[in-house]
Amino acid sequence: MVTKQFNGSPEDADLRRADSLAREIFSDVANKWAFLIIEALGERTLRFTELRDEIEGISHKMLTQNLRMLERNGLVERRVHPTVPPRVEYTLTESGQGLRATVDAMCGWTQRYLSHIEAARRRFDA
Amino acid sequence: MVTKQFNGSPEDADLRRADSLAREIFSDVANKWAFLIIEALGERTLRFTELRDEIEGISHKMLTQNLRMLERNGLVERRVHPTVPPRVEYTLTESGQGLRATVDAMCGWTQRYLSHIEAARRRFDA
DNA sequence: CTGTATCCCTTCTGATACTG
DNA sequence: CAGTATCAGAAGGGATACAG
Repeated sequence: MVTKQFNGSPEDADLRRADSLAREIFSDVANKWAFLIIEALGERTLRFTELRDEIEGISHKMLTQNLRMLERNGLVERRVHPTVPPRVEYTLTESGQGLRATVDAMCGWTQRYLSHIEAARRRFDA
Repeated sequence: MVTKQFNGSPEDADLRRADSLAREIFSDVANKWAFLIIEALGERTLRFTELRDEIEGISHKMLTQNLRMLERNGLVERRVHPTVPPRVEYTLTESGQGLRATVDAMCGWTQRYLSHIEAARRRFDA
C-alpha cells in the first residue's frame, strides 16, 4: 500500500488521497506507546490509573496523548462516569481489537526471535 | 509480554532481562520508517537508491539510520558488491520475513478500517 | 552509488504544578 | 482521579557537504 507508485493521471486522485490517509494512520499508530496501550487493553476495560500502572515507564502525559489519538481514530472508546472523584474507562473498539491481533502477532514474533536478535546484535556490535 | 508484572523475587531476574530486551526491540522496530522499509523489502532485494525511491518521503539519513538498526537486529541482510560505483543490496532475513507478516497484517487492517477511521476522526474533531 | 558527518530546526518526552 | 499547561532537555529529522 504505502509504497505504491502513481503516474499522475486524474483518476489517481482518489487512490492518492486514500494512500495519504493510510500513511497518516500508519504514522499515528505505528508507535511504541500506542502498541503497548492496545496490548494492555487487550482483554479488559481499564481505568486511566490502571493503564498507567500496567504500562511500565509511560508518563502521565504520553498516556493521555496517546489515548486521545487512539480515541480520535476510533480504536478506543472512552467512557466517563460522572462521579466524584471521576472514573474514566477505556475499552478497545472493534477496529481496536482488529489491530490488537496484529500487535499480539508482533509480541509473539519478539518472543520467538529474542535470542536470535540478541545474537545478531552481539555480532553487529563487534 | 511487555506489560507483565514482577514481584521482585530473585528468580525474576532472567524474566526481567528478557522483558527489558523485548521492550527495547519493540521500541526499535515499532516505528513508521522501519515498517515501511520492511514492507518495501517484502518480496525482493533492493538497492539503497531503489529503496529510497520506493518509500515516498524518506530522507537519505532516515533510510541509512533505519537500515543500520534493522541490520543490527538481524532483520535485514546487507550485501556489498565491491564494484565501482558500489552496489549495496538489502534483503529481509528469516526473522525479517517473520515480522513482515505482521506488518502486512497491519497494512491490511489499515485498508479494512480506512473509512471507519475517517468517520471516527470527523466525529471526534467536531 | 552509498555512506558519514554536520548544522539547525522541530517534535517528543518527562517532570512539575495546577484545575474540576 | 483524570486531565491540562508549561518548561527544559533529548531525540527526531531534513539539508547539505564531503569521502570512498
